[in-house]
Amino acid sequence: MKIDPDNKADLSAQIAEAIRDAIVSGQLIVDERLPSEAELADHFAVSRPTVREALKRLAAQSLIRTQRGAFGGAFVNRLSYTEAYGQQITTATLLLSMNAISFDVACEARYALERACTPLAAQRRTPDTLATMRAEIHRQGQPGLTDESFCASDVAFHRALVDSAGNPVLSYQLAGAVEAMQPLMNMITFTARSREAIVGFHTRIADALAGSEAEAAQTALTELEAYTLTLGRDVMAARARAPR
Amino acid sequence: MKIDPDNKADLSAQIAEAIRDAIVSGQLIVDERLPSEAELADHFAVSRPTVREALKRLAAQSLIRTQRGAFGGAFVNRLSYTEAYGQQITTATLLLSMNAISFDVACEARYALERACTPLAAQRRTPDTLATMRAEIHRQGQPGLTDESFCASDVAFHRALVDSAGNPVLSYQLAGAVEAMQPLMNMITFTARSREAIVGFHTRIADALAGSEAEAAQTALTELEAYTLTLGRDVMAARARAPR
DNA sequence: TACATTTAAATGTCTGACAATTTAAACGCA
DNA sequence: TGCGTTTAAATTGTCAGACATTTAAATGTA
Repeated sequence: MKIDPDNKADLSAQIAEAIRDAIVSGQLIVDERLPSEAELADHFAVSRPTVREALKRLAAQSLIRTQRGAFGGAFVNRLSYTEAYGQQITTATLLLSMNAISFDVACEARYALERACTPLAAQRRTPDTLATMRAEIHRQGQPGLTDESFCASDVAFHRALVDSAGNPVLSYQLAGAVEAMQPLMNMITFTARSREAIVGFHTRIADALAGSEAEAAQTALTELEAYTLTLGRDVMAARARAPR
Repeated sequence: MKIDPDNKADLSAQIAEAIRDAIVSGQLIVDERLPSEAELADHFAVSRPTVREALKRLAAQSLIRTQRGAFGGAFVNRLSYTEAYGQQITTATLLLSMNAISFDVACEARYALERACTPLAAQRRTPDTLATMRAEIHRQGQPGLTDESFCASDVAFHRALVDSAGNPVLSYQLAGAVEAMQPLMNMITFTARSREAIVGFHTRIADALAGSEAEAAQTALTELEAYTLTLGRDVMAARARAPR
């Protein structure tokens, strides 16, 4: 672990990178303890606050965890799916909200990814994931549900669909795509009629998966995509006519 | 922006979260300048080093950027695709390397996601992406290529395939999946025979996309997946027989 | 006006100190 | 001896204050 003395960048950034490299390359393995802050400061010939800034950078990426007290210190963290989900969702949400992604593009990406899951989901769906989907469908039919709650339930339904594929890597990759769409979806006002239509699509998808009919599920998803797209376009058009 | 005085967690973590919330919720908008470190320290009633640790956490997630000098400071960063790619890849790579993901599961996820792109790629592939794919295929045929270079070229080919879909959100989501597979792929020794087979599949995929034949591309991808899987299994089996 | 200089504001870094937390070892007692 | 309690040491968390460095605006000068 070395840093370049000629580099003009922040020392804390350089040190963070050096340690990150050591972790990624396997020089530091999971649960291994890093040297103490004082030792790191000596090693890199910087002050302790600088080392601490570097460690906080790594902690923000869940690369390390710290523990106080004797025999405490910084330890290489095993990145869990849960932590990875979280980062994935934060990043994806910000990317979408900050880059004026069109509803169409985001929608297309989301449904393309979900369609990738359906063949696997049709094979492997469990009573558990099917029950989750049914429960969310039921909730979506409740009158008096706010648009936000309806969208949240929509996300839960689609996550259950993704999880049905029984591939944690796939679930992880898609968590961001599905979840990050929620703010965009939240902008849509769901009339009773459109909710009914969406519930219809969801029911078709759940039925198809229950019957292991991948084709039918895929078709229903594609139609749902088309429907969502028209809903989104109507909203955008209305907004263009009457900007708040 | 407030922090809970009863919270026992690190102050720097709490402050980072408060600022992150302000960004995500839109209270702080892109390119807006945050208060200076001294002002933030006053506001949260903590010392400047603590504020700095919080800011470094946010910088590690590309949420802010800092500039020195008069009229410098911390600014809300517009998360670019490039930065998002980078984080996505780091996270996905670590997740795979630290969690003993089986080759089969990772492979399945990767090809499922790529298949999601093929219909769009068949419609929208440009001369540019096709040329990239052809160039990588050519490179893969070169004798004397190391296994690592072969894998790197493989990744480049698949990224071109993904980019062909012409949907940046999709490209972003898949960058992690494809790139993160590389370390796993690097463990495979590619014989001349297996390279030839892979180049064959790649050629079929490129040809199919050039002819806008989505079905054919999808079939070739599926066969490539099956072939990759057998290669991976052979390697794992050999390793199980003779652990180093 | 154009260019050099000064100045002020901000981040980057250092030093030294103390607080809080945690564990292991030392200690005392039955 | 064995067990509970206390103590000590190590480590991170936080603070205060100082100085260095960078940057751009303000100022002065030809």
